[in-house]
Amino acid sequence: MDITPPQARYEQVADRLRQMITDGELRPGDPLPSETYLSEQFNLSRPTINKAVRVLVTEGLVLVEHGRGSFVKTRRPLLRLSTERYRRGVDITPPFMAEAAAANVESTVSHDTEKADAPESVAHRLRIEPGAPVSRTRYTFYADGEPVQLSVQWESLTLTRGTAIEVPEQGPVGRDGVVARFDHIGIHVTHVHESVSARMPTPVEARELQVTAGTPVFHITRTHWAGETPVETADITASTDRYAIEHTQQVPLGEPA
Amino acid sequence: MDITPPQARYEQVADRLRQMITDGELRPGDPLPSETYLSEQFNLSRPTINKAVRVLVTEGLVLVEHGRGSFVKTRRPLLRLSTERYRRGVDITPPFMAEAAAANVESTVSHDTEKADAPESVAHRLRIEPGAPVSRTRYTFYADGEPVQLSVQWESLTLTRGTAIEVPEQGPVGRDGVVARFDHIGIHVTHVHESVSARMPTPVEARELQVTAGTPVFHITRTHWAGETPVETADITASTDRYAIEHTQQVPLGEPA
DNA sequence: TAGTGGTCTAGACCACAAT
DNA sequence: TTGTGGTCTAGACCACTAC
Repeated sequence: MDITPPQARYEQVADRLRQMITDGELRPGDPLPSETYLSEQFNLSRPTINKAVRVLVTEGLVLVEHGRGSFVKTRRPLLRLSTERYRRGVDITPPFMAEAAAANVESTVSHDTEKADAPESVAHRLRIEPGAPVSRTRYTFYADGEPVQLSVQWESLTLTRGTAIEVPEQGPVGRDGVVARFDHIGIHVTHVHESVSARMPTPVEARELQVTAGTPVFHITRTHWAGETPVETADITASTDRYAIEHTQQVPLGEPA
Repeated sequence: MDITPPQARYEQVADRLRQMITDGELRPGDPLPSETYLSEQFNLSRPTINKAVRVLVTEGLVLVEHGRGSFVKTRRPLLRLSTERYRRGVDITPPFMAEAAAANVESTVSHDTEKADAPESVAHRLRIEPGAPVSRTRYTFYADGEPVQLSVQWESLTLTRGTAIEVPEQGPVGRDGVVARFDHIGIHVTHVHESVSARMPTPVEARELQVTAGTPVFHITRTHWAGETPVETADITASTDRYAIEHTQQVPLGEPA
């Protein structure tokens, strides 16, 4: 069980543990051998073993519970973020609620709306002047009581002031999605654009989304358009542990060039 | 400059350095103070300082170069993976090439095709029997000489055997995209479905994509359909450092419910 | 050669969980 | 109380980079 350079010893220990996991010798939920035990087995100090375990944690393979032990991570059921939910018709609920219902998960939302001056980036996305009046609504979406998605939504008050949807979550259509809300005031969304990136969470995001180390988050920039006019834009942060993003692109028939 | 519990000392050092970065006091490309210097400033041992720097590395904020120093990460130019590129018509080049050209980046591809028996997961996606004959093509895509995207593509030989596209990268349309290639044998793609997730890379992926610690990868499962028949499926791994995924969803006009 | 990070230890003390 | 992980050190030696 001896381990020597050239490769770092903690890397070699991490390799062995990783292999035990990928080979199925250690299954999801199984505890890893204790650090003390491993340090004896490999003839290495405990800090070195700890460093090896940390490698697997940052890879998202292992979860450590202080005082209990380290465990092979189990995958939680996935919610799908499907762009097909952005539609008009039978389904006027917001995409998140619809997806959660489809996955048989109980969903709740908390929100808070303020008036604000459009910051530079938002102004650019809404094609308005920086500093123009906007509403800013922060949402936290919960699935089965766990926070799974954060978003900050911006709408130009020049469009919505004095209407029933001035405060997105109030009024007769307060619980509906963006498309239905704007339909209510005669503005008809024609398309939705999303840009998806992924990165490691900030400490704040990690806490709010309760993601463990080694789990990246999606960052989605979404804009609803009515023809040439952007009417809403949002920054969405979601745990990649809980979400997959799905979309279907039609390929119209026609003459190849 | 002293630092004490209750919070772990290395966490506090990481917090201070992170703040210097987010506040702009340290700008992209700037070197961090050396670990020796920091250990004197904070009255902490060098291993503790090193642990603090590691935190920022796994967050994707800092890049360490052995022997040179630690630096605030700079963002590289982004390639967009836009689903609008899956189309028929003027543009018959593969989506990757088209995107790279749009971003003014020189792209090259290496590939290798083998015959194989369909594994379980692929058979399910192509709606064929497990073990049925398929072609498996591995691609590595390069942007300006750097590998940025890996993919493994599967096509049922029951559909393509004996045709000009049996080996995807050979024949008269060998350099075209999936849609154009299947058009060539009279099979017309109607839609493309993608499922996007993100996770930390495996050590192999990290090496092949040359991603630094703290950078997650996209994992995309893509299937081209001709009506009710899946004709191609691929697993795509791409660096989130280099890519954002973009798509636009049409919201047809019509009667709200 | 000097400076930087990479790694490792032996032992220690602390915090948390289960019994 | 026992076992588990969390953290820290003082010093050491190694490997890489730049000059």
